[in-house]
Amino acid sequence: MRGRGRGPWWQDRLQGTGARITAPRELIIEILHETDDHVSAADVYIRAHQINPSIGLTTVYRTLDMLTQLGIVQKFDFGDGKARYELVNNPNGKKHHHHLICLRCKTIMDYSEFLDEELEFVKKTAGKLSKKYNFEITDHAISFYGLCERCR
Amino acid sequence: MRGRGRGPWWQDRLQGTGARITAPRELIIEILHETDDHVSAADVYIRAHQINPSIGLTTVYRTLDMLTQLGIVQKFDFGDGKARYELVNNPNGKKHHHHLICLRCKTIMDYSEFLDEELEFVKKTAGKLSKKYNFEITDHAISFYGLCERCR
DNA sequence: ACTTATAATGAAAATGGTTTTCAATATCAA
DNA sequence: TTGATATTGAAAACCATTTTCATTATAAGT
Ligand SMILES: [Mn+2]
Ligand SMILES: [Mn+2]
Ligand SMILES: [Zn+2]
Ligand SMILES: [Zn+2]
Repeated sequence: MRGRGRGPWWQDRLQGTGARITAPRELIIEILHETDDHVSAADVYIRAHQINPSIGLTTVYRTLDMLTQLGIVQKFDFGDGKARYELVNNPNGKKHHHHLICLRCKTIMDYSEFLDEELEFVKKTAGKLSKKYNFEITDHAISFYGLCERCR
Repeated sequence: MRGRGRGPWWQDRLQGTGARITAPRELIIEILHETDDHVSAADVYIRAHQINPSIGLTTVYRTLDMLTQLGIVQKFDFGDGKARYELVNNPNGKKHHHHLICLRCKTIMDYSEFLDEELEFVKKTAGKLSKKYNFEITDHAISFYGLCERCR
């Protein structure tokens, strides 16, 4: 059923690129799995460090980068000075969604309602844009900014 | 016709908040006017410095921040490690638009076609979201990612 | 015009997230 | 089991941005 893998879904993805399965990588992915908010590298480091104190912040950065490269993780900048990461589109992971960002307290909320309307709009617009600008569109992001319930 | 202003449009906006009209601020706004791409603080500083070498980078940052606060400038992060700025919605300035971002060469293109479809979609979605999450939506951003003509 | 309170400025130093370096270690194909 | 080499963690470097603080410029009031 699985290609060459003898482990979870993500191990195949790593090995496919020649990357090795290591304890730090396993732990970091596990941590990403367990959280469902938008964590910074430091967030991940703190949690990883509690479980395995030998892990270094550098490795967290490197692993998050690699996972971003592979498309397993998505990297965001919400304007608070540090990058934030989140697992995407995997078994257990979140599905395609967008963000509601509070300009005052910087809270980030996911929403995935109304994807049917979105799909229609995005497909139409992406099609026109890629034709007009000869641009190959592979992804998109939609964000709404404003004031959350507590800040308004 | 103009409120209290005896200068260009933006001077009224500044004075309205109690801010003073200064040479550095005039120059920085002029530079933003003259460019039509997405400049970093350092970009602005270099150009400003050529005209008036006494200007400091700190002032460029402070002025861009202030203009962002006032909504005269929009601040972006396209993932290359430095913030980028662009004049918005002013006489001479660009109108509302969105971005096409090349994941390989990091080129950023503006597009403002198809705003009618967008308006319809955004209005509908924003309405539903603000009701459902009790979130006051004041702005939005739509970005498409992929490969530009030269990189595909 | 002159005065004056204070907003704004620039240089330098500090900050803080991220990246680089490098010697030690762990992984995995053979 | 071995060995080539990918990966690791600590420390240092990097670099965009912010803070500090003494000096200067603005504009309101006279
Ligand atoms: Mn999210
Ligand atoms: Mn733009
Ligand atoms: Zn809020
Ligand atoms: Zn490109």
